[in-house]
Amino acid sequence: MAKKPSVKYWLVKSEPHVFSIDDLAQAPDQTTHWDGVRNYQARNMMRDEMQLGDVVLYYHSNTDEPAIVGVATVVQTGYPDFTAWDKQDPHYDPKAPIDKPRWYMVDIKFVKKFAQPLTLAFLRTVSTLESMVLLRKGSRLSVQPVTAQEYAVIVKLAK
DNA sequence: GCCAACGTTGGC
DNA sequence: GCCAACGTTGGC
Repeated sequence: MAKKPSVKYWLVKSEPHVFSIDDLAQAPDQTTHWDGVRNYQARNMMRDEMQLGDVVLYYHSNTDEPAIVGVATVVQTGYPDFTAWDKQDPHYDPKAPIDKPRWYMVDIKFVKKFAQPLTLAFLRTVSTLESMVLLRKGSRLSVQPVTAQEYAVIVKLAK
């Protein structure tokens, strides 16, 4: 019998005025490439660890009410982020070699939007989530791992 | 708008 | 390899 690959859980941040969960829901095929990540830790996770079917929590940052607002899923594993080579792109990286991709991205697809967003302020009150990467002081990673336990708690709170 | 925390750059 | 300076993130 084939071993069932275990699903991993992640959280991605997006500024809603740039690309919100509603934008994702309205995108063609409700899918987008998660371009523009220019941080090595985040890149490594997208390039090396995110697998098809992995579950992604969608977080709105830099807004009046920072919150986890819904769920997406990985529909394409890591591949070169071509926007790094595009001079017109805000995330253009002049040091990214043409023949050797420096930055990677995955494709994610909309799954659902929470009826009630789980605000950062609220999440901080949940004792079972206190070690979540998102809630750690100074945590700025735009792609973060989430444990299965944390995910279970969040889904329960969001319904 | 402020500012703490963090990552990156580059001189030495 | 150290570390100061700088730029960015992102909550408040």
